[in-house]
Parts: sequence; structure tokens; C-alpha cells
Amino acid sequence: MHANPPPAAPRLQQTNLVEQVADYLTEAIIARHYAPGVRLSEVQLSRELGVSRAPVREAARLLESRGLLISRPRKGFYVRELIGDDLADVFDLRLCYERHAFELLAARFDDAVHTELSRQVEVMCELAAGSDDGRKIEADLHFHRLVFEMAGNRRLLKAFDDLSHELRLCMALIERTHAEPERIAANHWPLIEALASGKPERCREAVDYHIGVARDYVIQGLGA
Amino acid sequence: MHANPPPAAPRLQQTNLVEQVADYLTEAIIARHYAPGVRLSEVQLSRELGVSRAPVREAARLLESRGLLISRPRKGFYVRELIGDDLADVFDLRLCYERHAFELLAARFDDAVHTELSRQVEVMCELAAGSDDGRKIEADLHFHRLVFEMAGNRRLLKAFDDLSHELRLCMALIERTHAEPERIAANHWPLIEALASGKPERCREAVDYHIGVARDYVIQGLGA
DNA sequence: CTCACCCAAGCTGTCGACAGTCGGTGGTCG
DNA sequence: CGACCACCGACTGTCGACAGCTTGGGTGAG
Repeated sequence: MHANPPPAAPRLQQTNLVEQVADYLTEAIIARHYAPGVRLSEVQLSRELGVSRAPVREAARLLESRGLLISRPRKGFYVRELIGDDLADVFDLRLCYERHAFELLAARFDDAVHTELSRQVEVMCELAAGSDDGRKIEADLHFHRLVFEMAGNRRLLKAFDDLSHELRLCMALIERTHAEPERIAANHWPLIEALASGKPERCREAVDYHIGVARDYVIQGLGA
Repeated sequence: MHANPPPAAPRLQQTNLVEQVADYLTEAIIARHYAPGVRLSEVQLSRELGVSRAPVREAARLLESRGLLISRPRKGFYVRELIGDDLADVFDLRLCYERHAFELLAARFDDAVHTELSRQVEVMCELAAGSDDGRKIEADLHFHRLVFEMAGNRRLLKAFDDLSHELRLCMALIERTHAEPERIAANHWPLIEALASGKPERCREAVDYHIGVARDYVIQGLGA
């Protein structure tokens, strides 16, 4: 059932079990402790986590809505596997989101936005020297999340948050993540400059290039 | 608890209870049998439907992921109410989706696509004479769903399907739906023509106009 | 009359258990 | 020797029940 022995699964406590189980499962799937395509047994999971099946089922439904699990009736839940055009589709949808967010943000760009985004890129540059790939990915995603936050459309932000789980899954699938972290971090400066220019078409070009690089990197990383 | 007495809630049978409860709740919310903002009691719902609370809870989680319910820990589920910029945000996200779908479809437009879309608009024109507003809305949404289907990005299609539940909620909120159904149906011809032209900017203009009209219609209909 | 506190009712979060079903296994028959 | 069938174990779908929390009303003091 497991690709590796499951990670530390200590007894969860008290209430909010659904959220805790969901967090645990999310982490475990992103960390590939559960291989793509494998079936997750509710009873086994509930035993391992020391909880009943009800919270496990609800957490699994949550993960399903986030695209990390797939349920087949009377069969159970399976870890989402990205096959065929799935990767391209995910990054194409991301492109759709980012284009819109940058267009919105460009229309309301000011010094505060500039400061906020610049600070985050600096954080990324600092992290680039370290060895914690997970943090680099999170910082990268956080930069983009900031853009969506400040773009002003909450529904769009929620859509991006949903997609980000799948993005994490995509990035977790490639072996070496962030091979050239300094360059990747620095690649975010042109996005800020494009925003500052106030020209929509320049934003679009910068976004298309930026997301295209990320997409090609992941798709090539999988050899797909 | 109810705005109106709840609709016919006959005993559901056998398995797939989650899906049945979800369908029932979706219909009931769209039909405004449950007013926006009201709290849905799990026990009361399970009594009315003659099922236990487990399927109700899972169905509610599903509806939450679709934006029709909102859960507050230890408080329960509340019917989503669209307040503030919610309507504008939803339609702005829809614009984001449609722009992308039309751009994708324009690149692979052919006679088959032309035939399929034209047939659907004809269906809409026929329905326009009738009095079933629900069907008109469904036919309208189905036209757009066809565009997403044929655009070729399954993830984008899933995102639109998720959003479509919220769109139905938006349209259900305005009193008079589809005041001029003939004109609204006919308004889809320019979209097909724009696709056929193969010019991305013309597609974008047509989509922006089309979605803008829909947005203004709903937002004005609410007097928001 | 007002306000704070207390209590009870109802609800959510969680649990263990039962029934129906699915997949695999072993045996049997052609 | 291969194919079909019956049995069996495991699992999902569903249910009823219990504990802790939340809420609203009632009561008493100030």
C-alpha cells in the first residue's frame, strides 16, 4: 500500500480531526509517501491515525475536491496520478489565473504592492542559498499568492488556492526541485517590473514567459 | 429555518446517499427553498430525508467545495450568501475562464465545433419561446460548457463546472430571469462568429461583451 | 429595570458496529 | 489443462449513540 513506510502518524487529538487528517494526508501525498495511483484504505488509515473512519472519509472528500485524491464508488480513494495532458492542463489553467491576476493587479499597482512583492522576492533570494527545497517552493508559491491576494478578487484567490495543491503535487513529482534557485528567484523581478510599467500587454508577456518556464521545467522534469 | 416549506423530500433509498443528498440540497438551494445565510441543521436534514447524519455531512462538505455552503466549525453549515463584491468576483472569474476557453477553442476551431455550437444556440432559440426559465438558464450554461469541453483542457472544464454551481446561484437570486430570452439566445451567435474568424482579439472582445452583459444583468437585477 | 450568571436543550464532532458488495482464491467440472 | 463457480475475507456505505460545546432562556442580584 505504501511507497515508503508512512511518516510519523502520531495519535491525533480531540477535535478538528478532519482538518488534521486532511493536513496529514496532504503532506503525505505531496511528500510521495503514498505513491500516485495507490488505493487508500479507510480502515487502515483510521487505524494508523488512531481515529474513526468518519473523519477520514470527510478529509478524503476534502482532498478529492482539491484534486489530490480521486474517489471511485464502492472502490475507495486513490491518490491522484497526473497522466497524459494533466500536467499541461494544470499549468495552462495556472496561466489563465495568473494572466488575470496580473491584469487586475496592474490596474491597482502602487508603492505598497511594489514593496510587498519585492520583499517576498528578497526572501526567495535568501532561501535560494539554503538547502530546504520545500521552503523554496513554498516561498515561490507565496509570491504568486500575494499577487492574487492583492489583485482584489477573492474568488480568484480561492481558485488559485485550490489549484496550488495540485501545483505542489506537480512540483513534488519531479526529482530535483529548483535546480537553479537563484535564477528562479531572480526571475520574479521582471514580473514586478512589468506590473510597475502599467502596460497590460507587457504583463501578459512576462507572465506567459514566467509560467511557461515553470511548465516546461516540470514537464521536462518528468520526461513527459 | 426554511424560507419556504422544504420541497418534496421523499425517503432516499439504498446507496449513493451522499450524491442524492447533494443533488437535493443543490436543487433546494438554487430554488431558494433555503434562504441565503440560514443555518442548515444536520439532524433536521437527516430526519427530513430519512437518512443518518453521515451522508448529510459528506454531502454538505461537497456543497461547501462548490461554494453553495459555508461551514463554521462547531456551528454547522450555512447557505452561501452572495454579498459585497461576491457577484462581481464570480463573474470576473467567469470572464477569466471564458477568455481562456475561447482562446483555446479558436485555435482548434473547425466545422464540427461550428455545427455543435450552432445546434445548441438553435436549441436555446427554441426554448426562448417557452416559459421554463430554468431550462433556458441550463441551455445557456450548456452552450458555454460545450465551449469548455471542446477547448481541450479538462482541468479548465472542471474549474468551470465548479463555478457553474455558483453561477446558477447568482442567476437564481435575481427575480426575473432572462427577461428577453430571444435576444439573449441570439447574443451567442457573435461568439461563434468570433471563433470562426480565428482572430484572438475578436474572440476576446466578443467574450468580454457577452460576459459583461450577463454580469450587468445579474448585478442590476439584484440592485447591488 | 438591567445585567450577569447558570442551566438545560440542541447541536456538532466523533465513534464503533452492521449490512451489502467487490475482489481474490480454491475447488470442481467439462 | 482450462474455464466456471462458489466461498471467503476485506472493505465501503450507512447507521445509531455518546461526549463536549454552543446557545438561548430563565433567574436572581444589584
